[in-house]
Amino acid sequence: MDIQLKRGLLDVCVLAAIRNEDSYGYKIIKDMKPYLELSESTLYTILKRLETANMLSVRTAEHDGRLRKYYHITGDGIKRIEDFKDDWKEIETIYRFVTKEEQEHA
Amino acid sequence: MDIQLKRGLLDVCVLAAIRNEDSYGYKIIKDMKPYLELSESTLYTILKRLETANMLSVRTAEHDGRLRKYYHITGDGIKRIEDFKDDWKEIETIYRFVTKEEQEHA
DNA sequence: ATATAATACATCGCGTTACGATGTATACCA
DNA sequence: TGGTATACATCGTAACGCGATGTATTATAT
Repeated sequence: MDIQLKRGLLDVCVLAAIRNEDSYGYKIIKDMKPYLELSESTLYTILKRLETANMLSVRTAEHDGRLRKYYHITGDGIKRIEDFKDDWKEIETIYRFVTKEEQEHA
Repeated sequence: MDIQLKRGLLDVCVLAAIRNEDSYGYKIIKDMKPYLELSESTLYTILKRLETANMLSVRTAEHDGRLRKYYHITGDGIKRIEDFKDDWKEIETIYRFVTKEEQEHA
């Protein structure tokens, strides 16, 4: 997948990965893998950005004797996904523009 | 539209704007406007990038006493659009992942 | 027992990119 | 005379993905 295209999907995809239940870094990467692969450095950058933007909240909890940071989606995070749905309509129009073949002249 | 999303569509949209007939800067912006708005500084950056990547070729011609640069799509440019079509299948899968609602438990 | 892989989080630096600001020059219209 | 549209171009800035690298614990294989 083209890297610029990927950029537009990453944030929203991470939010989708924690939408139904709180999750943590390593699990998010594994859950997203079938859809979009991303490195750890990329994910942690994104998580920090989304936290700063109040699209998710963080809670640290112990698991098997070591700490994990669990991420929880907020109202703003949900809204981010809804905004993406609005963008989607425009994207589909653009897709049709890009892929439409030249029509025959008569 | 989210700016990151736009980034993934701009190049391919510019190529689509010159696909059926050669065009020039100002006209490309106007033709793209219904789909994706972009500034002149952005467009000329993109045109230069696509030229460097051999996705289009340039020809200067006089029009009403002043010079215009006409852009023509190349085989590599066509291929770029075809690659986008392939990416589209992945994008649709991601869209479904992002927008699917949590199913009821029982 | 010991090495390797998996889990888990984090930072730094680099290259790519969109875009506002700005500049130059001509044509057209009020 | 001045404003608007046409037409192309460059510079600086900020955002972002990601490879490289680091730290630390747990599980698995040799």
